[in-house]
Amino acid sequence: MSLRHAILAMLDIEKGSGYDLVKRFDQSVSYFWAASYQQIYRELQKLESEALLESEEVIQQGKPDKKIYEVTPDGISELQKWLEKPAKAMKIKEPLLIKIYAGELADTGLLIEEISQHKAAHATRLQQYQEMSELLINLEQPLRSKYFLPHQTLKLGIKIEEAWLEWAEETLEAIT
Amino acid sequence: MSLRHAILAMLDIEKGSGYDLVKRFDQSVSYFWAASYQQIYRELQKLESEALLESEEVIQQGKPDKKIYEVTPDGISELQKWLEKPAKAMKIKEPLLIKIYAGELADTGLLIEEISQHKAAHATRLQQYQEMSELLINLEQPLRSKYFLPHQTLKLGIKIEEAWLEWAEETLEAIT
DNA sequence: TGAGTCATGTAAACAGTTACATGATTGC
DNA sequence: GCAATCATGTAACTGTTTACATGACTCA
Repeated sequence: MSLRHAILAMLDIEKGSGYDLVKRFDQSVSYFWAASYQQIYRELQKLESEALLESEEVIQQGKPDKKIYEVTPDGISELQKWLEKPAKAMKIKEPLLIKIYAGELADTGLLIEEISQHKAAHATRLQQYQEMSELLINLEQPLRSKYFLPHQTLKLGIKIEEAWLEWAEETLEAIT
Repeated sequence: MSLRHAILAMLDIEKGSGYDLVKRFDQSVSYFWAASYQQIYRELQKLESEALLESEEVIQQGKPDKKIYEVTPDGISELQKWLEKPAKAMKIKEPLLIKIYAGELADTGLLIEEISQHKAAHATRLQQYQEMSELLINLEQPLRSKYFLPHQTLKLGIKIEEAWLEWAEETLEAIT
C-alpha cells in the first residue's frame, strides 16, 4: 500500500486539493507511481477518515469549491514509520512487450506502427521530464534544496525514457 | 487483462506446466510482466475452462504429478485478436522512489543502505538477463529465429537495468 | 535436520480500472 | 457550439497480494 504514502509525501512537500494532486502525480511522479483520479480521491477520503490528513474547504467563485488537504502530525509519523520498512522491488507492466514476445502471430506492419506510436509518446514524456528538470535546476534557494530529492527521482524517469527510446530504435531496425 | 495473453504467448512458444510457467515468467518476462504463482495457476484454470488452453496430466514418480498446458486453436485466435488492439502504455511501480521523494523525513543512512541493497538486486538481475541473452544468441537455427522476438524484449530489460544502476550510483554520490 | 525444489491449489484482503454523474467557465 | 479545464464524487468490476495448505525428494 504505497499510494497512501505517495500522497502523504507529496502533500507534505506542498498541500493541495485532490485535483492538484492528480496533476502533480501526472506531471512528476507518474513514471514511478501512476494513479487515477478515482484512486486519489478515494484514498484522500480514507486518509482523512484516519486523521492522517485534514482538509479545509475553500469556497470559490466561477469554479467549483475545493478542499485543500494537509498532512497531520499523525500523517507524518505514519509516513516515517513506512520509511523505515524496506521498500518492495520495482514492478513494470509493459503490454507492448507481450505483443513483441508473441510477435510471430502478429502482422509486422501493425507492430512497427504501434512501436512507432509508443515511441512518440515516450519522446513526449521525456521532453516533459527534461523541462521539469530544467525548472527544478533553476529554482532559487531554499526551494531548490526542498526539491533536491524529488529532482533526483525525476532523473531516473529521464534515464528510463532514454533507454526505452534507444531500444525502440534498435527494435524498429531489427524487425524491418 | 494482459496476463492471460502473456500466458498464451509463452505457452504458444513452448507448452509447459504451471510451475514451468512461473519460472519462465520469473526468468525472462518478469521485468515487463511479473506474475505470482497464485495468479498464474488461477488464470490457467480460467483459460482452460474457456477452452483457450487444454491440459494433459503427466504422472511422475518421486515428484508430484503435473499438468502440461497447451494453447488450443481458439487460444491462438484469442491471442491474435488481442494483438490487433492497441496496447496500453507502460506502467512502473517503484516504491523506493516514493521514499526518496519523501527522503527529508527519512534517515539518510537508512536511505543509502536501502538504495545499495536495491542496487545489488538490480545488478544480479542484469547479470541474469545478460546470461539469458548470451544463451539466446548462441542458439542453433531454427530455435534462434523462434526466439528472435523474445530476445528483443530481453534487451529492453537489460537497458532498463543498466539505466537503473547508473542512476543509483549517481544518487548515492549525490546524497552522501 | 533443515533448506530448497517440484507441484498444485483456496480464500480473504487490498489495489486499480471502467463507467456513471454533475455543472460552471474559458478559449477557439 | 464544442472541447478543455476546474472540481468532486459513487458503484461495479477486475486484477494483485498475502496467508494458508499439503507433501515427497534431494542435497549439504
